[in-house]
Amino acid sequence: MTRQISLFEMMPSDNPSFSFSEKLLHWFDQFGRKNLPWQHNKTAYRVWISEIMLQQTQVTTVIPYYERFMQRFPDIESLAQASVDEVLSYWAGLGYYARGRNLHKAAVTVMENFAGEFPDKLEDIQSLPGIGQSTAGAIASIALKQRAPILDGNVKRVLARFAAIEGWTGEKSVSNQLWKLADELTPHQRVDEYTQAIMDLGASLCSRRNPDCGQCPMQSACKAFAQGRQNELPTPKPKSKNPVKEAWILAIRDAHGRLLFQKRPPTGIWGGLWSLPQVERDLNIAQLPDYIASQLGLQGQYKAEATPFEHQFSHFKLVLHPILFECENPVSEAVGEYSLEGIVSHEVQGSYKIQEAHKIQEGFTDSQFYSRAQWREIGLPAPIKKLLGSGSLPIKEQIELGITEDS
DNA sequence: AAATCGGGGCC
DNA sequence: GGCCCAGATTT
Repeated sequence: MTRQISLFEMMPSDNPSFSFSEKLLHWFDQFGRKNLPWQHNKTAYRVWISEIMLQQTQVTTVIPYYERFMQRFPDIESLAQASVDEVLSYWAGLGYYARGRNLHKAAVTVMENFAGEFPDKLEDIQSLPGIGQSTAGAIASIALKQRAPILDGNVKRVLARFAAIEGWTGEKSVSNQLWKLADELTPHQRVDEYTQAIMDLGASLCSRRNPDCGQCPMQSACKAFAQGRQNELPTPKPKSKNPVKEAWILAIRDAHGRLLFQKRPPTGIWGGLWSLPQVERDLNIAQLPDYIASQLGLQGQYKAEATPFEHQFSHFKLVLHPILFECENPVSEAVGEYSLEGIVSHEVQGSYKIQEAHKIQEGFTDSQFYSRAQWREIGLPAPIKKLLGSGSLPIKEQIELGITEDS
């Protein structure tokens, strides 16, 4: 036995005659946070500082910083008169120090251009360093109770879902739609609480992943929810089709003209194959000899650099910059039939072994000098084979790479 | 390892 | 005005 529930009896969240802001504010009345330090005595100055701090840090982290900052700099004038260094010392630990610097700069600007009064026109607020459209909207609405929209990351997510707006929010057209919607939904009444509420909703229930739609006051009006697409919206940033990774690829030649090969870790790129030593490109070329010494235990001398070549993987492009090094023969000694852990051993003329005092890099499973005849027999990745095997590689500086004959 | 974020800066 | 970055956290 069911009976029709009248609109009058329905919760605002389910009642289609309630607007977006009414539903949101009703939720905020029950669940919103109203006792954070910057929610008392809401002046433009206090809200401004809190908004800048909150741009980069979570509420719980911000609170103690905010309180210390406010004790030392209770108003714009004290902030403007302090040195940048002192302001930064109160910012230390929050990160993004450019924003701390902007804070000070803006305070000075307010003293000079606005007679020490924080501006109350949206465009003036937005003209201050470190304050863009969204932060200006937050200050104007929360502190000055002016009807002004905001569009921070949380609000973008709420609105993209609510209206099922397609496309990455970083695209201008999408951002324009969101700003327009943000503006349309912003109420004339209780705009301060509304701004707080929509940010809170995005920060809590309407989270990036697995939003808690069951508790959400907008559920009945949310387009993404109706379509079951709350996990797909907002559309993620299109991942750059071909991330490029660059690395040095080292041809380390010993006195016999052999090259150093390493057996790569079993997983990952070229898993388990022999290849030339590869070094991340964030080391500069001058650091390579030290790197070779510490990682491989070899004294290498730079000889030449070859033209970089590319290899396309399914998910990224690898650009390898070949460098030719020459090294002394590693110190060798006869050790009978035993080898020691971490030290490469290999047979020489069948009867005894020598240790070569070069090391195996972390993660790699073996490391050997091979002559051309030898490396032709082992499993090399095709691009490496191509690099070594043909004389066709365009070589800078006139020195051929690893194209020495057997020795 | 990659996505994210709001504003700045550069052309 | 459009594009990309700096600088840090989150996932």
